[in-house]
Amino acid sequence: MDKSLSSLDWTLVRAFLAVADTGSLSGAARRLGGSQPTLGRQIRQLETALGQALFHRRPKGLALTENGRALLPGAQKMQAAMHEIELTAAGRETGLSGPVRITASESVSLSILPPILAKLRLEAPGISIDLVPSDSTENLLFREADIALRMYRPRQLELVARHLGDIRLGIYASRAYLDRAGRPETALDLFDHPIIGYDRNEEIIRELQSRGFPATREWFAFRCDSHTVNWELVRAGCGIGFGQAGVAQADPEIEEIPIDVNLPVLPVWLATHQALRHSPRIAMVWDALAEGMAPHLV
Amino acid sequence: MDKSLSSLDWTLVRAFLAVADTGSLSGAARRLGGSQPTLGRQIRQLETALGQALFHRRPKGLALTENGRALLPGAQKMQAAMHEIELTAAGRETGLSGPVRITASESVSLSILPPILAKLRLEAPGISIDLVPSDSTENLLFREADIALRMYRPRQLELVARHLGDIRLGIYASRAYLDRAGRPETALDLFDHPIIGYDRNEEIIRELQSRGFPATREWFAFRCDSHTVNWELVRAGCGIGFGQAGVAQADPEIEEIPIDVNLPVLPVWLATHQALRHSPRIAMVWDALAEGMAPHLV
DNA sequence: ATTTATCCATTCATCCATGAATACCAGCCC
DNA sequence: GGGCTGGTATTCATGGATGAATGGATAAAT
Repeated sequence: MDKSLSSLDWTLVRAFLAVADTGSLSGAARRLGGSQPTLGRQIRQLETALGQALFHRRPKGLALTENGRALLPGAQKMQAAMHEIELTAAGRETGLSGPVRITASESVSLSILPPILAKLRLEAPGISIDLVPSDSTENLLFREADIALRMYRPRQLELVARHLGDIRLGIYASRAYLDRAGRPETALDLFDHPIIGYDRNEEIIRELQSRGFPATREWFAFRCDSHTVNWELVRAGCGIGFGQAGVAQADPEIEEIPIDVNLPVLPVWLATHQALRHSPRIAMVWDALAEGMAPHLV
Repeated sequence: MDKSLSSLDWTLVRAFLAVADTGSLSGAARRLGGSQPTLGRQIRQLETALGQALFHRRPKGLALTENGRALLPGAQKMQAAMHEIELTAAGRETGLSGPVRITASESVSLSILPPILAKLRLEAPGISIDLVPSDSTENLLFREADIALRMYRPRQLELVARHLGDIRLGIYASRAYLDRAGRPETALDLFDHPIIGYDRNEEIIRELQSRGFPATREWFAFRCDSHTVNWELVRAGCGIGFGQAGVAQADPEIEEIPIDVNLPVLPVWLATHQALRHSPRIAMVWDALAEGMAPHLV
């Protein structure tokens, strides 16, 4: 009746988007850090304010109605504008304190970053670090992370990326295993040993095939897509596997198998949103990462 | 510290925009229908969340800082998206009930619309009418009104407008005045009488001048920019003035002065946002206005 | 058939955001 | 200087939004 005067609360639109995205009140509540009853009320409030139903209440959750779908583009524009605001605000932040969110691959997060980040904390105690181990590619755009450390060249627009160098890969096994099963000396010898490889990681399998390995799922004696677990299998003496040179050299249990099979290298890229690049805080972490990674790269 | 997780409340951006626009917390509070302490808190909250000052606290109010100005474009995009949402939602509304906001010139609102709207209410009791007497030109875009009745051709994009016809203008005085001061018979005679005209309404003055009247502020014996008050001066017998034929003919106190001086006509336009045009509610009011205005037009 | 895991609606005590009231400050006009 | 009219900041009682808990319903899994 008279609610059209004070327009509608912008928070309701955010709730609408979250529910439309996740398809459920509970999911939206989790995403927004709220509670399911609150989300339910907000959606109902929005619907009565607009005088139309936006969702079908299904047993599995809430599904958009026609009317609801019509509002989606506008709501998304709103969200995009909100992101823009957050980005420019963060980019103009001065001072060396505040949170910085880093995303990096699981293995790098585990084996390389901790000492680097520890040193950084000593130099800039005001900076707090969120580390998100993940290989998902799209999380820089929506500011799920401020800085990404990736093993491939990021290609999104609006990102600034720098190639730090490459991580050398090698063939490794545990000393105990080699003592027991013997040390292969030629590439052919490798086939007498169990190989620790990957399951569904198409990328790595294809790379190996293109270099002459008969790499199929069946060829591997052990299969695990997680790089870190994979490496633990090597350390436990399950067989012969592939690993990062830096990680391997720091491990006294591990011995390199000196066969030249022309393995690829892993390119290491640093990336951030261009709006953030010159924020002092971000720049400091950026530099620390670039410097700290250097010893691990060729 | 950890507030960057749950992002920031979208309501704060609305508060930010309102304060930036109005230049004061109190002004923003008035616009948003809130209170000044609330606005103050919201701005402070936004500033601490972003870690930067957005406004200079001046004795006269709040002025944007550099950082604040940088956020303005994003905030405006957000507002625009919000308007889009409201428009599409309103455009998809079905059913013949709900509020419709009409804006029309003061004089038309006063003398012509009431009976039309009364009849409309009888036909569609579910529709409630907000009537905003105003000549401000820009209020359709931001949805301050759903339908505008204007005395000129609206030229905004995204608007659909229709020319209903023209209102004839004439020269009038009260019967009492003419009995007392005599009835002018030629255009020259007019100069012996006090003329009721306009003060700062450049448009009307220029129009009169282009038709051969020596219309300057000084030429008028009475000056008042409000059409309605201007007309009341005529009715009170202050002298000779200009008025709308329809209004004058309905008034037994008023007598037309039959001198042909080639007065202009007032074009009458109906306009609404194109997204609303086919909403049943809006369409109904639109038709009622078009039909109701017809007898007053030539 | 039973169990489990979803999800939504409802209730109710809690607590936080809200706004009326107030104090206070800086210009401005007389 | 005194009164007036804008403003902002602060306080404090209150009401409304919030979320934990609960109930109920449906689909998938055992």
